[in-house]
Amino acid sequence: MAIPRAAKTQRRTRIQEEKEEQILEAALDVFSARGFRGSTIDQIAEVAGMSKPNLLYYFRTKEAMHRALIDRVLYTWLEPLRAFNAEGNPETEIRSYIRRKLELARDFPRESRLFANEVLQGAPHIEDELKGPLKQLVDEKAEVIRAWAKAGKIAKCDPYHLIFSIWSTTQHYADFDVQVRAVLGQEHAGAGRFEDAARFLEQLFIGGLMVRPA
Amino acid sequence: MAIPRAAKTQRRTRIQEEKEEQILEAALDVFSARGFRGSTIDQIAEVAGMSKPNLLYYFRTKEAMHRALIDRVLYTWLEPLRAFNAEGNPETEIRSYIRRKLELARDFPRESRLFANEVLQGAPHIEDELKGPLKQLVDEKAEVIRAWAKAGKIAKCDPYHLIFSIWSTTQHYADFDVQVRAVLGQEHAGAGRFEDAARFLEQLFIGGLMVRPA
DNA sequence: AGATAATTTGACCGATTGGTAAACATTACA
DNA sequence: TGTAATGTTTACCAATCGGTCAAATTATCT
Repeated sequence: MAIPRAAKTQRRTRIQEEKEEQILEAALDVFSARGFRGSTIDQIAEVAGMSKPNLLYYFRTKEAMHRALIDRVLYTWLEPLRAFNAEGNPETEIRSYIRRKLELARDFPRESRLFANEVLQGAPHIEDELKGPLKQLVDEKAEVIRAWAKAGKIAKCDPYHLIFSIWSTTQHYADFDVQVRAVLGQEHAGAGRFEDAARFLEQLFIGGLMVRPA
Repeated sequence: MAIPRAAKTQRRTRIQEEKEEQILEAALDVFSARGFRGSTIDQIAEVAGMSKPNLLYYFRTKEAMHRALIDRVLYTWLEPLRAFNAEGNPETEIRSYIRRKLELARDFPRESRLFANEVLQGAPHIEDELKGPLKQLVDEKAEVIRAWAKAGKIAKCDPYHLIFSIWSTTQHYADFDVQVRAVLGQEHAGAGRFEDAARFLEQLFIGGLMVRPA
């Protein structure tokens, strides 16, 4: 009897591990490029290089693949915000948060687009995560920023909208990549655009937030 | 003989005008919420309150509806950037550009999401518009900003990334609305969030870009 | 009113969708 | 090596997809 996903045997076999990896890799490709509803199991199967029923042996439904992907990616994606350190120097912390988010956009654009697609379409599958863990984490870090402002270490500002603006500006380079490339043109759309973006964003945020000596 | 879309009679009838409007309104609802591939003609028909063949009488294909929508919305969407005035005061111009973009995000979130969905999925239908008219307009305005920086009216910065950052921060409130609401929670997710965002963004950009008297 | 053109609809089409059943092949382990 | 568990495939299903067609209905104009 074939029992998928190690329901009977506690340990996952080597094949299970490999194939699930292979499937999620393909699913990330397809889901991030076409959104959940726009993606088909056949497409994922083709990218993964295996038959559709074989995919469905490891993940019983299309939803299950998506769910597994979201779960896996969510943790990684919030890592930079988690690393935001209350004890650290505000300027350094903000600077490196921007850097880290920009690096994620550069190195993991598919993951960024997976979330963007999801949120854009009303977050039907991740609403709980947004209102739960995400909100908690942001609340916590917003409090840190508020404390910095109160202590006069940075300018007074709304910490939530500050976080939103760092999210949006950095993820823009992953989510709207084609637009960025189209506007920059071939000359300036090379790999250097991330370095240019980093320079600009640091200038913007540091210049806009740091209290200047009178 | 029924000839759709006024191929024979030059003038469009009253019914044609009304029905096409009705269809595009429904199509905007559906396309913006689910993306092109994730939307179905049946869904649009249901929202529009008419039968599927009736829709296809006015727009021969799903692509035609999408195309018509994009064409109609593109002009409106670039209006704020077009209004960007080289002769004006830099601070005032940037401030009102942010305001205008934020108002669009507040008043026309579906239009914003329509584009976001399209660009996010590789802009398969609007690549030409991005590389043509959009790039030209941005190039033109970037030159204005560059001139301001050269004249010492604002801080030296990359004008393209400045425009990108205004786009991303403002459209974030339309495209990622569910996330913004989830994070802000019920208390702060009310109508006032756009005013809060405007205040923060103006502070950020003006503070980050204006040259401060030494 | 009557004729003609414009509009609307139900029935239908082939292709594709997510998913299943069962036979077949392979692996792991005694 | 034998056998039971695991993994893979072919053939298929009902539902839905984008789109067509011809017939029926409504609007327009003389």
